[in-house]
Amino acid sequence: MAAENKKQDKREAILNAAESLFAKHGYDGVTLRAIAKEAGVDVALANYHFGPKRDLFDAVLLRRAQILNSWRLEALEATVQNAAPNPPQVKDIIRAYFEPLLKRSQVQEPGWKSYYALIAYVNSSPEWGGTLMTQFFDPMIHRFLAVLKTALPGVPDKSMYWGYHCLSGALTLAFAQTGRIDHLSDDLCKSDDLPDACDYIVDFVAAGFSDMIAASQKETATL
Amino acid sequence: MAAENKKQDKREAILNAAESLFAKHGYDGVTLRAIAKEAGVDVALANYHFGPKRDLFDAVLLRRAQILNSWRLEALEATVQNAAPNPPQVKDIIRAYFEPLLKRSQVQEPGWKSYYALIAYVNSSPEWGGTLMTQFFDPMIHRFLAVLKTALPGVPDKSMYWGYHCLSGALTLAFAQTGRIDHLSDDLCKSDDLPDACDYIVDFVAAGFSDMIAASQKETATL
DNA sequence: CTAGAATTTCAACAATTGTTGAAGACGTAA
DNA sequence: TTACGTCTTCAACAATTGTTGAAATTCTAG
Repeated sequence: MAAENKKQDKREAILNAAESLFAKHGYDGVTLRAIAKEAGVDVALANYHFGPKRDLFDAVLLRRAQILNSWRLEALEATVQNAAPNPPQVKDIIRAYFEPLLKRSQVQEPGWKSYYALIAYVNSSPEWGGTLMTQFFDPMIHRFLAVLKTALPGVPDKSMYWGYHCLSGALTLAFAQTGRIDHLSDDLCKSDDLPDACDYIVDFVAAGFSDMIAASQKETATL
Repeated sequence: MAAENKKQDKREAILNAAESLFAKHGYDGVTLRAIAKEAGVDVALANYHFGPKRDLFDAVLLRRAQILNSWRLEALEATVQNAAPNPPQVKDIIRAYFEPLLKRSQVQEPGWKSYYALIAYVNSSPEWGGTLMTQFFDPMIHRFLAVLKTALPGVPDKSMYWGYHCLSGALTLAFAQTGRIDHLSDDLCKSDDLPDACDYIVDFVAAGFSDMIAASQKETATL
């Protein structure tokens, strides 16, 4: 059981350690020495593989962003195909955005859990949120919004964008698993029960989007 | 115009500088020297007034939390009185939660803007979110949820808590003003137009809560 | 003005930071 | 074996970190 280190999985051990620690304490709250210790390697090795600290941070983010994007686009296209030639239901589109986070036993994988918390950190940070999230996720999101618009004809773009912002805030906060809702609800709701959280959030968000149709119709009616 | 320092507003200058910098870069991303420089005082003064760094962070959070809580409770009770003896409308309750953030020309005050971004950072951080937010805001939130339940009879508590979690995520992300939605919407939506943001988020969140009634009725009907 | 308390600055501390260059260990192909 | 390129460690660097004790300044009573 000793000497299980294959060839150079130390590189990935560094990524995993960095992912976990950045998720917990943020970029500046983590030292390269802490990462190296968690990964069981020397401090200098992180710099050898990834360059400066900031580049390691980007590498951690990028690794799973690509996978997640492809999973979400897959689920979205399947939803579109499923409903064709009609536009899909709003709730099914929202589900296509949420369910890739849960499938393939991701919930059990601690790496993905850390990654979700990390995304929450990046998303709500004035330092990273504006640029990094855009860079990694916007093309996928635009495709998602385009499909959502077919299900919500006549809804102004501004409502759609703010609606997505609400979705994004609710989703990232829930997946950050801060333990907040556990305290607030006296353990009626559990931060780490992501499938359960998804059920509720999907309903909430779908209702928020669906209501835009009624609102936009009421608006045009008064003209 | 020189020598405008009154008595000991240096203490507040430190709080303001810390607030602004913590909001931008998080707890670990800010040094006491950066705070002191921004405040125009010596490094040691922060420690003299507030003790260790962590206590300064708490002091920054606490200063406006108390004010915000009282404003929100005021607005909530006014809403209740206004609708009595009937329960208020869902949207009016949500508005009572949002509008204190905008009133009294807070939008212009950079201090409050920084504070909102700081709350977003704390809220989504696994390190602070579970404990600090609970400590500062939970009593006010419980009163808010109690009133909301009168407007949404029969809705299960679990739905209510997850609904609040969605509200909280959407609100804090928007008020973090990361510039994210500006990029995503090609400047159709502006991060720093908080009143505009509130209009859209209030509608979205109110719809999410209101839909819970229909859902819970449909559920009991199938039994 | 004077004494004493509160505030502010100065200078320095031990510890930690990201990064680097040289040396060592490993794997592979001749 | 030898040689060579990749991976890993070691040791150390200059800079920065939070914190502190003593000195200097300012404020407030008497």
